[in-house]
Amino acid sequence: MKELLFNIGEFSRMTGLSIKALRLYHEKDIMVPFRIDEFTNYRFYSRSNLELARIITALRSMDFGLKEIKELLENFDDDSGIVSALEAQKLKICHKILNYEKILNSMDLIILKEKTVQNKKQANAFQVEEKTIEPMLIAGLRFKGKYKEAGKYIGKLAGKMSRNICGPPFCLYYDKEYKEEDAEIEVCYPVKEEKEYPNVVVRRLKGANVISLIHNGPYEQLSHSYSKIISEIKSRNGEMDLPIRETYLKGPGMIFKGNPQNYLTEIQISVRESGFKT
Amino acid sequence: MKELLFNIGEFSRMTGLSIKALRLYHEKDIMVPFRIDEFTNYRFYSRSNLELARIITALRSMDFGLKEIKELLENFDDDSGIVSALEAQKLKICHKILNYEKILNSMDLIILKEKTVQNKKQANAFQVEEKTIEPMLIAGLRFKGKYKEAGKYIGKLAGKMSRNICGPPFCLYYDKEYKEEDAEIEVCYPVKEEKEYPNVVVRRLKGANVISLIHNGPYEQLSHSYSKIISEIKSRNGEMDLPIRETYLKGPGMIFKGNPQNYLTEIQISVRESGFKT
DNA sequence: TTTTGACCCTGCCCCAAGGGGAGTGCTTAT
DNA sequence: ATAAGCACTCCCCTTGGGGCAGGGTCAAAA
Repeated sequence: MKELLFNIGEFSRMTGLSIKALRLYHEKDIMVPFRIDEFTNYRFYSRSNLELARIITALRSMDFGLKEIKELLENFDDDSGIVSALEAQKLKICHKILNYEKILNSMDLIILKEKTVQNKKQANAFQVEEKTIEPMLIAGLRFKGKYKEAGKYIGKLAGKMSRNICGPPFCLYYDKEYKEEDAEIEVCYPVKEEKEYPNVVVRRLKGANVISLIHNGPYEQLSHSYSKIISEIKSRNGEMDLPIRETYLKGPGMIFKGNPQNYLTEIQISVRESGFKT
Repeated sequence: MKELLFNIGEFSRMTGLSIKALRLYHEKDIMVPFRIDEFTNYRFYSRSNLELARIITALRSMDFGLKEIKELLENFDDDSGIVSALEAQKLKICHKILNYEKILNSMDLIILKEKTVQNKKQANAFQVEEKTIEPMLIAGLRFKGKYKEAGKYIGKLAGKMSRNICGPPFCLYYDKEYKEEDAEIEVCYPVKEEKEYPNVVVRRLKGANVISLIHNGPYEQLSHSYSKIISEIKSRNGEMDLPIRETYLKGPGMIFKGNPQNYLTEIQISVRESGFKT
């Protein structure tokens, strides 16, 4: 009989388990001290407790609950027996990881969106500007209806694309004139990869030479910016081309609706080179 | 003033939040119902509560705590403000994912080990057997000492290699005779990739033609199996070659020590073709 | 021998985010 | 009249301990 016993403080230091934890394990019958003094109730741990503590630590580090650990300890004394428990645990953890990765993706989406807004805001101080838009891969959802419905469709689209999205959403307007009803609208998201989605067309949108203006304020006041940009194009003798692009740099956020006074919308109108002077 | 109010049951169904959760949010001042009946204490929720509930749900889905959510709600009303909070949260989640991935790795290690043991056990029924070992990439740690010390070094090595390991550990014995002290021993793990580790040699171990026997039982009884295999080699007129390989198919597990009666150790002794008959 | 500081005991309350249930009150439909 | 259905408050439970209070114990120093 080995007489080498340790009191709870020593044992705690040896195993790295807190005194509280040791008492809890005792209370839950997971690790009962080798000897308990009947008068003082002091706990004394032995070498076999040390081995047991190692096992418990190992199982805890794999995120097993105390109840599960207790069962494992009661039923098995060999690694081969716990393989199925390990596989079940693996599954659980995989699910958790997947879930966390989904969270990361949606957070990235929001962060990306806000960062691009920041950049845009600094780069362009709400002036009419001429620029070239590179071609990009987009996912588009086309419908005929009112302008106000676009938001709804953007939400739908965002839900489907989620982790594939790589920029702010925009609309393409295929009508020459303002149409209260039955406007030809395509809501789009730039995407990273060319995947298939039901009811969504993923395609390459060609680049263009555009006149752009960032509108700051609620959507109801977009017409102000439209007149500004169109009169500018007229004054430069430019010829407008369809579709008109409206990029929602900052609208209602994914989380907060935000203040419409801070919404930013970039209007981009293609112009043909002919007769255009800077 | 919109008079459209919902009682807690309706609101719960509309938002997907449980009644318990709604009461909790009220208690914690995170979402206070639009109106509370002074006599019945019934809670009545409005449309703005609906919007708030959407925000809370979004934040909860990103694993924010209620306390954090409360602060965010008090301080911000726009996505741009919470970007830094999101980034902090991202960090936390990344840590969790990394941790879980570490857990998965160590679990895989154990599972892999037990599975290979199962296979070995079925394939070979503790008979002397001739076979060819393929060359493999190994990480080796060489030392001079007693046989019993090998376990310690294997533990060390396993700690360093961890996720790179792809099979059970083994020892290479470079001595012609049994040596109580100062034996030339190399403890090894087969590895997946050729990486650099301090004090460890990663190299390709060449294949060999060996006579093998799986020993079942504690290490102290290995000598029985050694005499069995060696007499077999003698009877076949084989000529032994160094180093001798001892693979610890099943020893003390990563978690449980297990029963030494169930330990499995494969002894492999290279033989030269000369004068060898089956 | 006594004291002192370190150590140990039990018991109680706390954390997060609710779940479950008991006991009670309020309408309303049958 | 009564039963169903919904609402309310209050209390206990979960995990894996942390922190503290009040009191008992141990071993070495004065």
